[in-house]
Amino acid sequence: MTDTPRRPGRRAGAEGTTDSREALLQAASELFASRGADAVSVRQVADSAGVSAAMINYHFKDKRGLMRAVLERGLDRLLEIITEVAGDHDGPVTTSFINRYIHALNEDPALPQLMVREVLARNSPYQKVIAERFARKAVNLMPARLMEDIAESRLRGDLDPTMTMMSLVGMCVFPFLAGPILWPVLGYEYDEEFANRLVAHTTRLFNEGATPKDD
Amino acid sequence: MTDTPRRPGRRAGAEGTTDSREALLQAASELFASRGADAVSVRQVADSAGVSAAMINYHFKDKRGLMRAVLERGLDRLLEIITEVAGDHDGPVTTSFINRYIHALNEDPALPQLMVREVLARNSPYQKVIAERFARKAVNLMPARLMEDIAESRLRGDLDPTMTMMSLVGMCVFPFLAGPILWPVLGYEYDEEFANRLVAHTTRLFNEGATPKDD
DNA sequence: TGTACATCAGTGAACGCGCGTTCACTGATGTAC
DNA sequence: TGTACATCAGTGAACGCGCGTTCACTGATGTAC
Repeated sequence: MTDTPRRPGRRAGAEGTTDSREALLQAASELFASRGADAVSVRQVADSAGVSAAMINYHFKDKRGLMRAVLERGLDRLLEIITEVAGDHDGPVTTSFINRYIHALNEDPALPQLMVREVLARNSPYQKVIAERFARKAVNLMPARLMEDIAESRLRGDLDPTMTMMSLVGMCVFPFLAGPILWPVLGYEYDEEFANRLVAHTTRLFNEGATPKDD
Repeated sequence: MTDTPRRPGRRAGAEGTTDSREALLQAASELFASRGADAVSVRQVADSAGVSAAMINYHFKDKRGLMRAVLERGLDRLLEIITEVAGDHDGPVTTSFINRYIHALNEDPALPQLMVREVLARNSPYQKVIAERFARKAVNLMPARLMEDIAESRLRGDLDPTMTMMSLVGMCVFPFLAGPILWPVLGYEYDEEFANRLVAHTTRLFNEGATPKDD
């Protein structure tokens, strides 16, 4: 009697299907990061994904729903890195954070642009809700881990954990925001070698400071 | 004969007139910074400035012209600070830069949001032209001044001037980008006292680093 | 095994709204003589 | 000083385009019996 009388009809999400959803997310991530969500039409996203524009409403209800999905994906990736790094107790967090974070950004330079444009630098109450949920988790992880390092004298005792976190993130992220503008001017290029130099520079500056030792 | 036969008609820009232009610039700066230029209609800007929407085309040709004027104004303010700081030879640039820059941002917290949203995190060739003209000047001023400090042993000899500049700007700017999201979570507030704490923290961290001295 | 049917992924055309822009116009302010 | 006229700042209504969204529809894929 109660042995699950399976409803008739085609099953949702069966093998191979619903890859249009993934294609839309991928196309939207790239286009939104590059030109800003407002400046990209749903038709452009759909064309880039190779499906019709109506699929956006089909999968995500409306354009905001697509944006929400793109943002949550990006924030999840960042939170993943933070969680992983905060769990690594081999030396101070700061060193492994700089290394992991910069290389992650180097692999996907559009990510910080997307996050800053659509989450940080926008006073929309809607996006703020998403961002605050992320911020609350990040703030629970990183400063707590920094306080451990301070307590065990791996970091200076007079450091404010929250401000230190902001300084750290700022140093790592800013080169990727200013990069597209600065690098052509400087003749630099976006590559693995640049990421390695940036990690070395940031680690050294953050740990030892800019003034000479023999002061 | 040639004694300037003044043309008839009302003179352009006479006393009191053309303040509608200034009102539009002011309103647009605030609205663009808060919600992004794409998300703000010309009618909203005009209403906020107390003039008709047609005045935007009258003064600035089109919406892009208004944006251009707003951006050039913001970049000029930043360049002013950099020029002023680079000329100050009382100690290393970095210290006076941190102090001046953070207080300037604190007085106008919308400025970095506007700059990052509309200049850095947008792949529009049009904005890039403006930004690169600014970057070229900034790169001529700051790293040159940093190299002086390095040559005179006020800063460590192994520092890369360009990367150091990016680290410095990143540390100063990021708190103002993440602030609107982070501060409600942390219970902080945007005020003069916060700016002073941020300056003290950033100066100390940048100069002396995060690891304890008695290592 | 065949048939009827339900549900799925996906499409294309059409709709309506809001946007940036244009244009004819007005009143104020100035100059020429 | 008065009059004619040119130029200005500024307006309000209308236009047309592109956008996000909707809707009727299709073919494929599954279940029920």
